[in-house]
Amino acid sequence: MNPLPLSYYQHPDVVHLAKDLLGKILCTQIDGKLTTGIITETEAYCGRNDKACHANNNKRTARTEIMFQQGGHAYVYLCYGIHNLFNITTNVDGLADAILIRAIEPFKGIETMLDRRGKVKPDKTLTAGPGCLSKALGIDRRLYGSPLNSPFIWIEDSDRTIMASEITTTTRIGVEYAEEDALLPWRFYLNSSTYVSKR
DNA sequence: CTAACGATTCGCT
DNA sequence: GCGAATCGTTAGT
Repeated sequence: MNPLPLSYYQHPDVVHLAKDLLGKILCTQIDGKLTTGIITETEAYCGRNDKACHANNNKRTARTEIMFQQGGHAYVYLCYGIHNLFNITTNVDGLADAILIRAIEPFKGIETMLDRRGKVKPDKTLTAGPGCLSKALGIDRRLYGSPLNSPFIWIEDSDRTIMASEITTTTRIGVEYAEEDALLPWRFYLNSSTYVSKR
């Protein structure tokens, strides 16, 4: 276990971090089982001036509270009453930014992921999609607020260097309600990966 | 207390 | 392509 330092998440530009996280390794150890995957798709959400963000306009509620703490924590919430969506909080204390992880490419613990997902073969349906990857990695709301250097969930750097030309930049998914902010180019994915969610 | 609504996924057509 | 599933969060009565 060699987690990124928590200082990494204090960066003031959530859009920069959303891109920088591509290629890094998301790791969990839940129920004693290690599962890891390469981050292939992310979306940035900003707590100020972004109608798609739960904490927009500095809206502070029990659910969004963790986003207002200093960056480097897990923000996990239930979507549609069914899916646990995993986000990484960023920025300094008081500024509520977060990055939604939308897809990973399975790396270690693939048997465990298949088991959790009720599948027999690893293909993109295993971990492409925010609800899918959470289920595969065993992430649920019990991890809400966990620091990203905990023994249960963390992110590691990789040797791989990601070139700007390897990244596709586009609009976020499922945020039509955000009106003009739905047009912000704040979704990023590795264009070489098959593990990317639909559009 | 009540009601409306999702940062989605899956199965069926 | 379409619609159901399913429940915590939120805002309003």
